[in-house]
Amino acid sequence: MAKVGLKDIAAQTGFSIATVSHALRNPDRVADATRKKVLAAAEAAGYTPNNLAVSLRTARSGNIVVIIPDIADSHNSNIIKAIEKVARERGYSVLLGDSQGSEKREREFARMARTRQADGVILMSHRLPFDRKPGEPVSKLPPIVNGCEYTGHDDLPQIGIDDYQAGLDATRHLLDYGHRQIAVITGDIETHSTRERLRGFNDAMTAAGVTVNDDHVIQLGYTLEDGIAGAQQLMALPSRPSAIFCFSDEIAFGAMYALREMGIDVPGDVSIIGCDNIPLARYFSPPLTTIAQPTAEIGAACATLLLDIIDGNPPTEPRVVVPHELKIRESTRRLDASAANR
Amino acid sequence: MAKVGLKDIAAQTGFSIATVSHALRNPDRVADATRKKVLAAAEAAGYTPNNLAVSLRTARSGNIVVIIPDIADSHNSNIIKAIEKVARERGYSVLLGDSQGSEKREREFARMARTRQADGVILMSHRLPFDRKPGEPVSKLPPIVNGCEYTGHDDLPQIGIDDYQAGLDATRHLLDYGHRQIAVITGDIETHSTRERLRGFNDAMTAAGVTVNDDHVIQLGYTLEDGIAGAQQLMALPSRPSAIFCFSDEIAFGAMYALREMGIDVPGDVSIIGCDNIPLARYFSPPLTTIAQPTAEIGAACATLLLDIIDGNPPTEPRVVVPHELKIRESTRRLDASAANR
DNA sequence: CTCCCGATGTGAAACGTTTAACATGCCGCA
DNA sequence: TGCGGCATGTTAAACGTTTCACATCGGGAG
Repeated sequence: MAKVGLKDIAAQTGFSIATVSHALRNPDRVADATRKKVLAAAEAAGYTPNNLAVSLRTARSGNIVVIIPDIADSHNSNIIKAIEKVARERGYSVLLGDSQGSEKREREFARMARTRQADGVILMSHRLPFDRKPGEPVSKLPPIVNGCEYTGHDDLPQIGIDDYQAGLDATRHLLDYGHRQIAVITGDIETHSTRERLRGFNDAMTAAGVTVNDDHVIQLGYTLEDGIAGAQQLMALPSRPSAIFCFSDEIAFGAMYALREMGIDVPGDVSIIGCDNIPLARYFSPPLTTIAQPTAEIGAACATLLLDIIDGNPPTEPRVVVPHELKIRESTRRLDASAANR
Repeated sequence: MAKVGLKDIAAQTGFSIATVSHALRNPDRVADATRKKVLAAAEAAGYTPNNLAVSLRTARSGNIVVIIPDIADSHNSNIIKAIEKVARERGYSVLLGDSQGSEKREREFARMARTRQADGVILMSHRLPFDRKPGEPVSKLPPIVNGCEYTGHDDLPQIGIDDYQAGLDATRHLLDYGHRQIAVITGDIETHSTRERLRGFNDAMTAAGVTVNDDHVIQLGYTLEDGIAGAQQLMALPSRPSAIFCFSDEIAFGAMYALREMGIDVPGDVSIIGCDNIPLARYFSPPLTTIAQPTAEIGAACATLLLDIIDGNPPTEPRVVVPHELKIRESTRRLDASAANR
């Protein structure tokens, strides 16, 4: 299979390159008979356009790159899946960038937009992956949307849940269930989402008239291992919490594992609530109470927004808030008198 | 930030385009002073090469596409992560193709190799995503390697564990533990890996002198939901198995969930063994006994092999077998007399 | 019979690089 | 003095398309 180009099929049919190109791309521009002949020849020769050349000429690559901290996290991969679906429907492919949280790698991936290998960027991180001169308008940047996080640039389109409200809701659920000694294991405190959830937590607590114990807020990362470490730390405390609000389901899984290892029952002794509602959450043992994030909606919105920007239709409203939902399952339990006195 | 090209920085420095190109790419080709000037100008102007043009000229896109049935499966996403790492080290980016098991989409992704948007394909599926004329040598196909699966084309490079041996090992473990009523919930029976594992299962059973109950082999898919359905089916049987060999950890999680819902204890009443050893396996409740697949090694081998092929160094030995390992945890238990009589 | 217009086809520039081939000037060596 | 050769720089072709501007032709309107 030697590479066959427009030139070859032009030679075969006797038409010019221009005509062949028109026949293929712009059917009305050419007589019916011509088009048929060209199509037939192209088919027979197994012609496939060289998309690089097309992209070079048209200044459109047909790729978007999504920069995500960890693709192995199923919350993230579900978002990617949704992005991929929308992108594909609109004729784009997605270039995957797993940055492992490294800013350097985020920037490497973002360069693809500069080098025209990609037409835009979906960023699932809290920092802009390129330098922006103060006052530089967003229109000068490569097309970009910011998913689930916040970079501090208000004019960038963003998609995500209302993290403050999510923090509020999760905490209220625990308060409703009678808990007062409530701990949190946060995600990366650098991120806006974490800070907002934490703010929600604090506000809910003070609104309920309970002061939060400083030892009860553990700032680690979003991983399962962080959940283990956090739970261990918490349970070593003189004043053990009766409930833990974990800022991701992974953290919650880790915490539940650690508690189980310590012989502490969930939810008998300690209630656990997570965040994300990854697919496994409802099948865990015990099924995890959590704040559900609509990953499909988030991914679809990210992709739609970005492609609209690329197409020259910037959104009127940069911030899209998608709804979250408290899923009450079995990892949280109403605190009864006996447990309260532990 | 208007796009600045070689031309612009040539104009600025007074050198020709060719010299600028050389200064950037081929430092020895040019006087020291010249290079410094060019570099400085490029830096100042914020020059970034247009990789499309580079690719077009050099006939090398710097992308590889990986076609995978489901990126949200953490076994898969860990492999992707490893691929991505190696690819990046060697100057390639990975284009992600989540095919959702659809052959049509597999083919769409594979076309990228034909249209020169990608230099090669890593295929995690059991069918070739393009037509191959009988007798057509593998060298005529786009560079491709086949991970974890088998397409029926012996000359394609393949990477994976020895699935037959894995089936054997898992089954023997159960037999060792005294189980005789052993069931399996397979993955997609269309796939070579599933068939090989099943063959291993059957051989281990007959070698131990136990005949397998036909009702005990349930053929479904690789997902958690399939595990639920399979377990329900199995437990409705008059002759309940005392152990289930699940062909993926997801299946195992589903099965454990279903059993728990039915009030059946794992491993007290039924032992469960999975396959893959996804990160969560050891943290599940109970921690899952499983066959570990070295995802990092698989991914790295896939990427290395493919890039070698692209670089013109086809492997001498097309099949790479990576080692699997039985991880004994708490979801399997030795069958004692009382349980045997259930 | 002219003129104009629409339908159809073509030539050539352009996209931004890389690179083969050639030009220039200088140095050292015989 | 003359010449080969090295160091440095340049010209221009090529990669495979798209697309603007123009050429040609035939036919209908006047």
